[in-house]
Amino acid sequence: MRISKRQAAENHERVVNSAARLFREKGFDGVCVADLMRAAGLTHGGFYNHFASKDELSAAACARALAQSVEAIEAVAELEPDRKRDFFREYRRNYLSRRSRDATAFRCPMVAFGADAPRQSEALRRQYAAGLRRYLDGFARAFRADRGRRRGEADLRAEAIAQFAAMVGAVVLARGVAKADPALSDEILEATLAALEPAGGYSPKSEGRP
Amino acid sequence: MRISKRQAAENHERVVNSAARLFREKGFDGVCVADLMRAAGLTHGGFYNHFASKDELSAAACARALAQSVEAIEAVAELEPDRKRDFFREYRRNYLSRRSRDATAFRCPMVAFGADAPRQSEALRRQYAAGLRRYLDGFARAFRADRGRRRGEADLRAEAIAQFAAMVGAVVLARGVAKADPALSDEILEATLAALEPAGGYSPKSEGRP
DNA sequence: TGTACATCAGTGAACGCGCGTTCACTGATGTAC
DNA sequence: TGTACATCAGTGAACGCGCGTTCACTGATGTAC
Repeated sequence: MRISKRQAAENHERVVNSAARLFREKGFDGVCVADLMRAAGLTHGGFYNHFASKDELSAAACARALAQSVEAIEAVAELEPDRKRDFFREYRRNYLSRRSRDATAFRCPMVAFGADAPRQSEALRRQYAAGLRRYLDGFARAFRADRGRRRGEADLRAEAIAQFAAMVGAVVLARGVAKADPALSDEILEATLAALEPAGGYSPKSEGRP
Repeated sequence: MRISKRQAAENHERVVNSAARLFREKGFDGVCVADLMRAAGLTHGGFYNHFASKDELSAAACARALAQSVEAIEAVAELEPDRKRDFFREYRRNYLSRRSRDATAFRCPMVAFGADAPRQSEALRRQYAAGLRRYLDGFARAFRADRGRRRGEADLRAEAIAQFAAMVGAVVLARGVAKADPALSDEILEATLAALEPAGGYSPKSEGRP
């Protein structure tokens, strides 16, 4: 049952997209080739018509997931100056929300793939590093808009990187203890958000928690 | 070839200790039972004389690794006040050093197990959560000694948590890109360290890098 | 435009390997007398 | 204290399952005429 070229290309895209979701959700070792194909409505036998190996799909899916985050952060450059501030503050709040922590399919790929990247193929590691670099560049630019130009550029970039590191670490830790100690998990998110708010102080506003 | 009770107990300890090392290095799925036993100088057949399953050893090894970090941070409480400051600053510098990033066997267990914990057994998740809670309590106490009592207790604890999150995130990201983009990897560590130094500014001292 | 045939995306069975787990066996230890 | 026997930590082969990968086959698509 041969399929049209267009249909085949669509199938290919569908596999990459659902893989980008599934790998983020369950890790590279947590999904088998049959699952990946099934998620795209196909059977596992045809997998190798599209990819030379599971590793090749892993790298493609990683790139796909990163591209979305990178585009989102780079789009901030197009915003009006005062909307940048709002966007960035909202971004942090969303990133460190419980909803975001509990999301699996659309987890931040920097977090989802970061821990696994060192143990994956060289191609994937290159994709990951290139994606993270572009992302941090965009993040640092957004951060500058949020903080103004009170300090030197290098200083602001370093602060931006440290802030993103804090967001990533908070989500890793909060996810790690989410089931076993939900109170600690919430505290990690809230404490990190409070520390990152531009005021620098401890904002009592904490998303509906006493 | 039956072995003395004492010898058997020593073997048990040896397996747990080398597992704590191997799991940190290669992840729970990256080491097989035969490897774990071989690392302790035994053959895989006897594994189930000591543990009901690989999961049981995973939980025990996780607890063992965490215990060491927790003890180290809790020991800070015993130090003289001014030595606390030095210890804590040194701790951060060491944590965010390239040596620490490249270490595999003795990686921080909060980092090494954090990403995997949600996908492991409930027993392991409980161990992880309990370990992280004790660790953060100790870390917050050390942080207070470092920062003084200028602000409220809750505020300082939140800042301590955010700082540790930044350290964890920085190591995750730096490790993720270490092979593919060493310059970015170094930058992440240095930027995060600079942002966390008590002065708050950007310290040009960056461990022998121009 | 219509026909004949080669192509190739997709299917499902099968292969082979690695790994967690089980098992029959060994022989020194620990214990009962 | 010495002897006889049961115990059980350790060994290495084997089992069974899951998963990545391969393969023979199908039949609609795409193409050559």
